[in-house]
This record gives sequence, C-alpha cells and structure tokens, in this order.
Amino acid sequence: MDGGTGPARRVRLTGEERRRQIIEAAATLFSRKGFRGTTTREIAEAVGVSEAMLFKHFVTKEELYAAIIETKSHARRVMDPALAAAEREDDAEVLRTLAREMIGRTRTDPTLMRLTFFSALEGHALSDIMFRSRVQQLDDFLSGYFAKRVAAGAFRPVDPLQAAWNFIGMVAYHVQRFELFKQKPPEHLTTERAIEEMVQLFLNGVRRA
Amino acid sequence: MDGGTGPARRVRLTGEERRRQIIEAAATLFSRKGFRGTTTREIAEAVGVSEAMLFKHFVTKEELYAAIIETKSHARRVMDPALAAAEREDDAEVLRTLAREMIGRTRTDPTLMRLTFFSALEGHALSDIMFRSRVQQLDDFLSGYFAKRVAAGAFRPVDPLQAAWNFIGMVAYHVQRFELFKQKPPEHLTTERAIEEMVQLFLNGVRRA
DNA sequence: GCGTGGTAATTAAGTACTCACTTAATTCAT
DNA sequence: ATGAATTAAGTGAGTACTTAATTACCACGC
Repeated sequence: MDGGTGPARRVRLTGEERRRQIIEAAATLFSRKGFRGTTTREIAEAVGVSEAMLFKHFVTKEELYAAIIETKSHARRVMDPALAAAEREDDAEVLRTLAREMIGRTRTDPTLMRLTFFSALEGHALSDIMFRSRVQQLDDFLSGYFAKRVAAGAFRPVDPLQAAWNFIGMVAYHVQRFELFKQKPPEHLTTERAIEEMVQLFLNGVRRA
Repeated sequence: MDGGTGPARRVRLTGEERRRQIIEAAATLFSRKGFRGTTTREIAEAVGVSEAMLFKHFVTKEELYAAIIETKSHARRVMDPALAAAEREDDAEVLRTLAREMIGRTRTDPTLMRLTFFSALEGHALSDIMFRSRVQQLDDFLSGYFAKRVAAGAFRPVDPLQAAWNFIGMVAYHVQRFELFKQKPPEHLTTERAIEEMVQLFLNGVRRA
C-alpha cells in the first residue's frame, strides 16, 4: 500500500542506520559546498531530523567530517579492475582500464573528488589521510608495474614514479576540467577518444623505439 | 629624522591605494581559507583598518571577491616566456619553458591556483571568468602550436587540443601534489628532473618514429 | 609662512541575523 | 515500563553590513 517512491515517512531508525544516513547526507553537502559552507541545519534538513540528532551521533561537526573520511577511505580501490591486464602485461589495457575507472567513478559520483580538494584547500589534517589511503595506493601500483616493465626492457629507463604521475596527471586533469571547471570538450573529443590519445601518447613516449 | 625603514608613517592613504591594499590582503586570505572561511573582520585586521573601510570600497564581500578576480585575471600570461622557443620550433624548449613557468609561478605565489580551485568548488560564477581568461589562453597557444607541428609532419597526427591537455595535465598534477596536497617527492626527483621526464615522455609520444 | 574650510579617509559602536551546539522534555518500540 | 530515538526551544558567540560622528589632509587666500 505504501506509495514506495515518496520520501520515506518519518520513522524511527536504529542508531546505526541513522548514523549512516547522516554521514551520507553530510558527505554530499560537504562535497558540494565545503565544510565551512555547509551548516548543521542543512544537514539535518537533508536527513529529515532535528539538528540535535546530529549531535547525538557526533559530538562536533568536525567529528562528523572525520567519520565521512573514515567511511570514504574504505571504498573499493581504483586499480582493482586493472589487475588482470597487469597480470598479462597488456600495457595498453592496464592504462585504458585505469583511466576508464577513474573517469567513470568521478562522473557517477564526484563526491570523493570534491571532498578531497575541499579538505586539501581548507587545510584539514584529514585531507592527507584521504590522500594517502587512496592516491598513494594507486601510485604504488602503477609505479610498481612500470618498474617491472622497465626491468623487462619493454620500457625505456624512465623513472617509474614520475611516469606514474605523468599518466595519472593526464587523467586527473581531464576529470578536473570536466567535473570541477565544467568545461565541455569539443564534440569530436569523446571520452573514449581522449583516453585512447592519452594511452597512445604515454606508451609511445615510454616504450623502446 | 624619520627612521626611514619603519612601516610607512602615513596613516591615511588615498582611496586608490587603500583599495589595492584591501584587494591584496583579501586575495591572500581567500586563497588560504576560502571565501566563506574568511571573515571581513580578518581582512580588515590584515590591512590594519576598520571593517567599515572595506564596505566603503566594496558594497559587499562578494563585490570584493569580484574585484580580486578582475585584478588577478590581468596578470601576465603564462605562455609568454615560451613564445621565442615556439618561433624557432624548438619543441623541447617550448615545453620545458612552459612547465618551468607554471611550476615556478605557483611555487612563489600559490594564491592564484588556490583561488581558482576554491571558486570552482564553491561554485562561484566568477570561477569560470578566471578559468577562461587564464587557462583557455594557454590551451589555445599550445594546441595551436601542436597543430602547426602536426601539419609540418613533425608530430604524428594527434589531436592537438587533447595533446595540449595531456601535457598541461602532467604539469598541473605535479603542481597540485606539491602545493595543494603537500606531498614531497622523493629526493632523486628534483623539479628539473621531473620536468625533463615530462618533456621527453611527451615528445617521444608525439613525434614521428 | 599660516590659519582655515571643505572633503575624503577613517572609526567606534552598533544591528539583525546565522551559526554550532545544548537542555529538558516527549515519543515510540519492545 | 524501560530505554533509546527524537525534538522544540533555546544560548552565546560570531557574521556581514550600517550609521553617525571624528580626524587628517591640502588647496587656497592672506
């Protein structure tokens, strides 16, 4: 009988459920307007409870923020889908998969990227917990893979870490232009085309002649 | 009998001078703590005047912000030092010079970069005035140069705009890691070394075999 | 040189409002 | 009926912005 799609009738949830709800709503708001730019009132309204509920679960707004970082830093690792290709040493596929994953994730949910930038800019100590747990894993994976390929003689003797940053930089900049600065690329530059250009540029740049 | 070296005796400045002072102080503060994170009180204190002075020159805090963007978007163009090398068609030197200029500027004064990110994140309409006036000039210059090199047969037939973004992306990511996320690179990766790796990777990737 | 009047720069002390956070009481599931 | 979830109604400390009065500067006539 319940309409189903309407906003949930105000019900009483368990502490755990409500807590998760608050974290989710706050993450979205912080990512849109920043920590300082979001009021506890707005968060409460988004959840559909009173402000007092927030402070039952988190003693300060700051602690709510920390809980968000905690939660988000446990998300699935961005390089996992590329592991199979890495096993086969299929360079192009490794890079392509990685780029697709980075771009796709940010496009379907820009929350994490925006939160990361906001906290870095606002100088939150927590920003580098996030940075370390997510970005450094990717650095390690890619630079490790490149080191192997250099050792195997497949790549020129580039610095593996710098090479990793170079590739990640291309992809990251693409994402930023699109999601942060809202710059639409010209029509002929589809996402797939852009990815292919990055991968080819990188591999030509790095492979032995 | 004036001490000479002390802070200027003049208590009272002309409107024009004071206005510039306020803009400068506000730019620094906004770039450090964001628009919403900076109070008019702090700005006034930084300048050493009362809050009422700010509102004499700018009717709202928002208008002060607009004045900053106005000012900053007139700064020297980032690609000017590379024009000479572009004239000689010295590809490596064009890219090297560009990268040095981007990194050097941001390192000596991160204000502009931070302001740009903050305003993009906070969704200020003004963010894209800044973006357009500064970043798009660079896009045009680099992609124009690459188009010429492709036409001359020196480069493979890559998409010139995507190629420009790829190079800018590498450099931008370097700057961001360093200035925004405070990640120190390992010792062997000096800035010059990093730049050289980017340039070589890019040119190998893009030149005809 | 020397007062002096006009004007622009400057401020002290507000105002109305919003913020993070609190308290004490109420509702509901079991 | 107990205890956890929940809220209405605060509180004091900021916040952007205002107002009315005060001060320093300087061109001008003497």
